[in-house]
Amino acid sequence: MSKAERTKQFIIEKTAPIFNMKGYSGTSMSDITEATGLTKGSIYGNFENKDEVAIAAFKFNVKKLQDTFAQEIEKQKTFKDKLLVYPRLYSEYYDLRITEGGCPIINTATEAADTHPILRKKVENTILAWRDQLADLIQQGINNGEFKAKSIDPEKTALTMIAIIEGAVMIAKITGNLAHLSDIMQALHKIIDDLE
Amino acid sequence: MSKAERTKQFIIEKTAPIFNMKGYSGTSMSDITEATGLTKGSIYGNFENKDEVAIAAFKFNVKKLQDTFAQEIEKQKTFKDKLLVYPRLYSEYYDLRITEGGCPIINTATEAADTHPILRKKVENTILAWRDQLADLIQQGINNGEFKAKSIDPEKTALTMIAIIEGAVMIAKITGNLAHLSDIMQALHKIIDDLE
DNA sequence: TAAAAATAATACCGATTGGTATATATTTGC
DNA sequence: GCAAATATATACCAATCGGTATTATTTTTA
Repeated sequence: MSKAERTKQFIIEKTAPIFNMKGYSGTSMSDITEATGLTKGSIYGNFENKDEVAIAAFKFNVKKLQDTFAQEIEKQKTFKDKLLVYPRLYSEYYDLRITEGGCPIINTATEAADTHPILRKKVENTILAWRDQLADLIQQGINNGEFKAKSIDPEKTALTMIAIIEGAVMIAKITGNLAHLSDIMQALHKIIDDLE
Repeated sequence: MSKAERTKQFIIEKTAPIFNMKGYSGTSMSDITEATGLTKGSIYGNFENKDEVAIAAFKFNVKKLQDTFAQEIEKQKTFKDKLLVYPRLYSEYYDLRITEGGCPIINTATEAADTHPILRKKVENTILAWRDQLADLIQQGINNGEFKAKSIDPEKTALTMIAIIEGAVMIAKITGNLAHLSDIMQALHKIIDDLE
């Protein structure tokens, strides 16, 4: 890794939690220089503008989250257990502190939907890819005989899972009450149980 | 209504959709003067600062939403039908266009959680009041014999309903796909079915 | 309808915004 | 180890930010 690449990565790592907490328009260039200890010249030497830093930070936050889950899903043998990784890990979400400032998907989605076309598209793609991945696990479980073939629509079920998770994270975040998160994750657990 | 009160209301109505779309830090005073056609002097004559406009706009957006649902819930006789108002109306949510810019609760929650203590508290109270209202409907349904008494926790179920709704609205908003909203509302319908 | 009171417009404030041109260090390849 | 290339710092830009003091206009009340 060249010096420039290391610095770029350093900037991303330092600003990712800030963008996640304060949002795109809430994060200023001076927030970025302050968090990194670098000057504007350095930031603009490595990124074209604030947009690029924000996009890189979003990608970083999402990847961090996805890697954590992917790693845990891989460990599980049955497809049911793979799906159950979500309610299990999200029950411990805030303890894990995978990303500061809550879920980058919901944070970026609500801000960017009407204001930032580029970020908006990134979030949309992230959600749809997540849905496809979940739908694939469900489909494999159906093919496998683990889940009942009839009356299950993998894509709809996947979207429902995502909706519950994102809603639950939002509620836990705004109330500061971890118990709410695991309470709602019980319902997600039941939805997964109902697949078989 | 005095002139001042009418102007105040006018400002709130004109800025409410803007705050809901662009968020608190994304909405500037010039956005407000532009949307209302008024000058800064007039805005600051009716509100102490930007915060007060934002808070009033949030309240306005939430009330508009709540009134729509309360009205429809009142029409229903059984508690099940009252609960089913949510999946039904949210399936037509974007057509209704109750509020521009999506759900004010999730929008404000994600932005204000880490940045705006006053708004944060307002959102928290709004969500908890909504939960209590839903839990009350469920509890009455239990007392009524409509829902099974055992294995139902009204508050947890209420929070789960809210999580699904908010998550679904977010997904529909970011993808621009109305079908996703009604797809997920089917799952909410099933959760309500399972109460009996 | 005229005076008092309240509301709105104008003009301005310092601070901060994202961004850039230039100068100075620091790496990197030979 | 010395140039060339690259990365960082400094100093600045116009534009916009939220907010205010003052002036002008409109309501309200008597």
